[in-house]
Amino acid sequence: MEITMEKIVNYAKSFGFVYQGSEIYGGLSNTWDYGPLGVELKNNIKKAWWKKFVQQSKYNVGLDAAILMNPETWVASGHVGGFSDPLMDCKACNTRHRADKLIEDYTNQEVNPSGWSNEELEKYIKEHGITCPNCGKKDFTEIRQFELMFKTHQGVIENDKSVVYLRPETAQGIFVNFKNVARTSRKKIPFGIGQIGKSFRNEITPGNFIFRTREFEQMELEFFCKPGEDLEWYMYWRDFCFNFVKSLGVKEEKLRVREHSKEELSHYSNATADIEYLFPFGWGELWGIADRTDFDLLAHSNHSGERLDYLDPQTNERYIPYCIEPSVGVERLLLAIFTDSYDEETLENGETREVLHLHPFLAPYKIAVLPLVKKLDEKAQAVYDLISKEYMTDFDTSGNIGRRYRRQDAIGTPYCITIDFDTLNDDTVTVRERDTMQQIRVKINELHEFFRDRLNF
RNA sequence: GCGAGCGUAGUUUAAUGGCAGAACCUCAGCCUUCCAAGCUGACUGUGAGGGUUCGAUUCCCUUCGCUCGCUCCA
Repeated sequence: MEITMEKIVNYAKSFGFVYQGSEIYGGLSNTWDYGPLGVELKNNIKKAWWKKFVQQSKYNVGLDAAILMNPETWVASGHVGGFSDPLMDCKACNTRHRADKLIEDYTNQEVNPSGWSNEELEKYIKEHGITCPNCGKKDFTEIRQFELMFKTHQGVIENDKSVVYLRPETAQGIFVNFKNVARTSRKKIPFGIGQIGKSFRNEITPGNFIFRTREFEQMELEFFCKPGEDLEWYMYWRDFCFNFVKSLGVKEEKLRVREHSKEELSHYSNATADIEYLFPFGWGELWGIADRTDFDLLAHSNHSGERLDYLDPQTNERYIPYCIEPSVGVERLLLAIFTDSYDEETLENGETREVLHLHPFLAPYKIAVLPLVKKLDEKAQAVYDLISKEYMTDFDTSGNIGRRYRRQDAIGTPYCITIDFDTLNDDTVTVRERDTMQQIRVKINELHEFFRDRLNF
């Protein structure tokens, strides 16, 4: 059986996990809405992350910073000014090139055009007759600047002073709060600040369903440690993240860790690794773990004039902490988990069933309550009322029981409770397990105890 | 953004310059005492807008969306 992206997209849509955004208006490019099951799955993924990275971590605390930030933030981080590439298209062969790269390559790096205006770049290319490296012609469009941040205006008056940006990463909200959190949480180095939130990037080429979207949700930890101890912590969190993904049930053979080579490293990073998943379209980055050194705190310290260093209470040393950043996109993780969980099983009787082998903690519905026949609705309703206080529970009476089991298999529900005529006499129910298809008889008043450990994470 | 291809029900698909048909899914009813049974019925479609035409889902234009390639992903 081959799992294609097309199949995953259809599956996600037909069961109410992910719909195309604004569909009745013909859609809006690259936007996706999460349906009744999708929102549960997504929330559960975030819950799992928060549990392991914040709740159960002695090092880390949480934060929820604003999406809109003082524009100076983006000057300090380099997002304004530094990362908008001057691009021009070759009209002859329809390829796109960076104007500054063309000049660098043409002159064998002898001319450094960084900091040039577009006019200067264009003039140089024209005067020196630089040709398209792909087809050799000299038929370029004008330079167009691609703004990678979404821009809007704060307040009702639109002018240059009212411009604000939607954050392109959640990390900066953490860095600007470093002092606040360090003081109020009374944390000592090493400690981390975790955050889950939306970010926005005007990617030129989004795509592959929810893998790369312009609006996305990040789960980021910024972990601050002493310079010199950074590589140790980098490896610690890299392995921690990898084990976390595995613990969510993602198959190990579909996962790999790829360390970046020296040439590939960003200018501020000592070490970077990607945890990648083998999607139907190939290997894709799931999780980036980077040793960002003191780059961010130093940049904000310089730009804001605030001291963002740390006074070690034991040694009285003063230093700007180094930062390890594990950053993962919720939607990507969801896509990997969703794809990885999907299976078409052939049963002993030769029939096939579609089943999502989701980790019970991630499943949208934990339990489905199913009366064997409709006459048992009333008793089933009472069981539903009891269970749904604790867990997301589905209630289904339509069609025969086998059909309803299959429907729950297809959406990843780990347990079904069936109410039969014996239930009326002895208050026991059948609990049917998705993965094993085993049936266990359980007393109604022992159900909560029965599920407690099985549905935890 | 550029180039190429593609848009028929929720899904998979059939057909046509002249009534858009089916299967699965969904829903309702009957039946049904533990793994997609059966019967009856219902809902739902030519992405949107414009043009040509007596008549357009079909031909043309625009637009929106999807796929692939190029450039980008701090």
